[in-house]
Amino acid sequence: MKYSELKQSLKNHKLRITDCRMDVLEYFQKQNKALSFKDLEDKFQEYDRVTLYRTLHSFTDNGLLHKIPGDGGSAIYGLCHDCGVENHHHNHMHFKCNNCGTTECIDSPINIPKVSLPDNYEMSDIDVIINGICKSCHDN
Amino acid sequence: MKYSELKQSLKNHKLRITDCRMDVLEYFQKQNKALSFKDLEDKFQEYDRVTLYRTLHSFTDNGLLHKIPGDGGSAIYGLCHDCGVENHHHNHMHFKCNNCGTTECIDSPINIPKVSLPDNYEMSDIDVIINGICKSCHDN
DNA sequence: GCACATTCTGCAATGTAATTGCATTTAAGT
DNA sequence: ACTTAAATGCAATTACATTGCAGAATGTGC
Repeated sequence: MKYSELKQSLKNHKLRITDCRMDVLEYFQKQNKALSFKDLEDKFQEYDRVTLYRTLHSFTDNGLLHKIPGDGGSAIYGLCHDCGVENHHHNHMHFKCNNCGTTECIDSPINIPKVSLPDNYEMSDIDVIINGICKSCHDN
Repeated sequence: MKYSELKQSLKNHKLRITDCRMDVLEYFQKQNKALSFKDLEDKFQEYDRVTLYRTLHSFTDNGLLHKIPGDGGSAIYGLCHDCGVENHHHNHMHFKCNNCGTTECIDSPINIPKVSLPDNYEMSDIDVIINGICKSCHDN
C-alpha cells in the first residue's frame, strides 16, 4: 500500500500522522493477519513498548483495528456439560451482558449455526461470544 | 447439588477430592454462570490464589470447565475493513490455526450465520473464533 | 515558513496478573 | 496403617499493562 494511502487512512480515522503509526499500519496491511502485541514489540524494537501499546489503543479506539480475545489473560470459566477427560469440546455459545457483565452459556435449544468455511480450512472447534443485553436486564 | 454428586463428578474427571475443588465446583454449579478468576478469589479467601489458579487449570484440563476468552489479557488485533471513528462494529469471523498459530479474518464471501437467541436477549455484536487448521497448513 | 496549542513519544516508576520452586500436608490404593 | 503420588500454601519470580511527566513532534492559523 502506498505511503499516501496509509496517510489518508490515518487521517480518515482522525489520527495524527506519526512514524510509529505509519509503520505499524503498514505492517498490518502487509501481513494481512491478526497480530499480537508481542509480534509488534519484536518487529519494532525502535519504538518503546508504551508507544506501541498506545498505538494499538488509538487504532482500536478510532476504528482502524479491532480486538480479538486471545487465549491468555483475563478469561472466564464456565461449566462444561458433556465433556470428559478425553473429549473436551465446547461448541456452545456464550452470551455476555453489556449491562450486568454476566456471561452465561446458551446451551439449548439453540445450537451453533453451521458455518461454512473457505476450501481447505478445517474446523476443530468454535468459540462464539455474543454481546448484548441479557434477559434479566431486559426485563427489569 | 448433593455432596455425593459433586464428589462423583470430580471422580469422573479423574480428579482427587479436595476441599478446594469441592467448594469451587459447588460454587460453579450454584451460580450457573461463567466466573472469572477474580470472582473466585473474592469468594474463597480461605484458599491461596495459587491453589485457585491450579484448581481452574486442573478443571479445564480434565474437561470440567471450559475457558472463555475475555476482554483483557493477551488479545490480538486485526484490521477493520469498514469501520469509521463512529461506527465500530466487527461482526466477522476469525480463524485461528492450531498448527501455525496465525489468526486471519474471514470476511467474504462467508458471513456470520444468523444466530437465534432465546426471548428477551438482545444482541449488539458477536465474536466468532474458529479453531482448526488453516488453508496454508493444510496444503503443505 | 513561523508560532502556537495540542498530542505523541520515551523513560522511569508503578500497578496488576500469572507462574514456579519447594517444603509440608493430604488423598487414595494396597 | 503404610506408601506413593498429588495438592496446598508461601515466597519469590516472571510477565504483562498502565500512569505521570518532560521533551519532541504534529497540524492549524497566520
